[in-house]
Amino acid sequence: MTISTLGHALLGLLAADELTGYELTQHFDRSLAHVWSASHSQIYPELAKLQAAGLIRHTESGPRGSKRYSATDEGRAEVRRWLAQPPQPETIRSERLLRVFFLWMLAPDDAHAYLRAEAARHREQLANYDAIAAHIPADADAATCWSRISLEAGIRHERAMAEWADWAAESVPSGNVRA
Amino acid sequence: MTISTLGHALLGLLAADELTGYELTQHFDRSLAHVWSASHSQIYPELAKLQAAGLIRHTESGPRGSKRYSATDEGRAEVRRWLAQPPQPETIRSERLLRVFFLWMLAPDDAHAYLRAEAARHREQLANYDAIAAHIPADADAATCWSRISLEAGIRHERAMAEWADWAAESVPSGNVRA
DNA sequence: ACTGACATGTAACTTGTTACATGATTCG
DNA sequence: CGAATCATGTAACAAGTTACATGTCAGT
Repeated sequence: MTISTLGHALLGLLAADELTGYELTQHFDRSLAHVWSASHSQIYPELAKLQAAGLIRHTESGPRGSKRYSATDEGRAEVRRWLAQPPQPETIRSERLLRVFFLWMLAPDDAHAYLRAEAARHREQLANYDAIAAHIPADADAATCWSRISLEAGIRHERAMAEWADWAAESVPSGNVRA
Repeated sequence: MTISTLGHALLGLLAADELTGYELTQHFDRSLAHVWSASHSQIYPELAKLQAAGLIRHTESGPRGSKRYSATDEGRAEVRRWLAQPPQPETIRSERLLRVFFLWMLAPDDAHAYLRAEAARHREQLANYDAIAAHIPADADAATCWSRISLEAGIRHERAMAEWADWAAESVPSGNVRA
C-alpha cells in the first residue's frame, strides 16, 4: 500500500486529534488552507483506504452518522517515516504566473491592470493570514506552534508576491499613471 | 470545447513562435519551469486537441518526423480572451510545507535539520534562477521581458522561502547549535 | 557500431474536481 | 416549518504521472 500526500495529511491531523471526516474537511479549508487543499469527496474514500490499511481506527460514532477516527501506532509511525524521507522537488503550477508570462499579448494598460490586481489579491490573502496569525496564542501547544511556523511561510510568500507585483507594475508603462 | 490551462500555455507559446512538440516540452523544463510544468505525454495529445479545435495549425514537417505548429488567429484570440478573464484563486498544494505542519512529530534536532535542508534547497533554486536571469539581455523582445518579469517572481519567492526557513530553524531548539 | 539527443506517440494508473444524492440537527 | 449547517457518501470526468513503445539522426 502506497499512501498519497493526502493520506499523509489526514494521518498527520489524526495523529494529533480524533476527528471526523467533516472536521478534517474543515481543516483543509482553515488551518491547512495555505499548505494543502482537499474536498470531502476525496477525503471520505481516502479515510476508508487508511482504515483498511490499519493506519487509522474508527473510534466513536456521533450524531447525524458522524464517525470519529484516530491514528493507530502504525499510522503515527507512517507519518514519521514520511517526514524522515527527503522531499522530492515540487512541480510548480501557477496559472496566475503563467498569465504573466503571456502578458506581452495584451495592451500595456491591460497588462498593468492585471499586475495591480495581482498585487491587491496577494495583499488580501496576506491580510487573511495575518488575521489568523493574530489569533494564535503565544503559549500554544507544539502542533499549533508548527502551524504558526508554516503559516509564516504563507505570510512571507504573499508579502513577497505583493511586492513583486508592485515592482512588475512599475516596470510596465501605463496610460493610467497619475503620479 | 473548453481549453485547459495546459492548452492555454501551449497556445501562448505558439502565439510567439512556431514550435514542435519537442521544443514545447523543453520550454516547460526551461523558460516555464518556475511557472508551469508538463511532460511530453500530456503535450502531444493536447496539441492534437488544439489542432482539432482550429486554434493551432501544423505548418511544416522537419527531420525525424518532427511537426511544427503555430497559433491561428482564433488561437491568439483565445489566449487574449483567457488573459482578460479574472483568474480564480489558486488551490495551494505544497508537500514540503505540509511536512512542516507535522514537524512537531519529529525530535527537535530532526525538525531543525529539515528546515536547514529546506533553506538550502530554496537557495539552490534561487541560484538557478539568478543564473538564468543573468543570461537575459537588456535589449530583449517583449515576450522575453515578460518571461524576465515572471522569473523575478520565482526569484523573490525562493529568496523569501530561504529566509523563512532560516527564521524557522532559528526558532526551533537544536542540540547541534555551535554558535 | 554505439551512444546520446532528438522526436512522437499510447496505455494504465493516480489524483483531483464537479455534480449528484441523501439525510439529520439546530436555530429562528 | 424553513433555511443553514452538519454529515457522509458515490459517479463521471478532467488532469497529470509513469511506463511502455518506437524510430531518427549526429557525433565519436
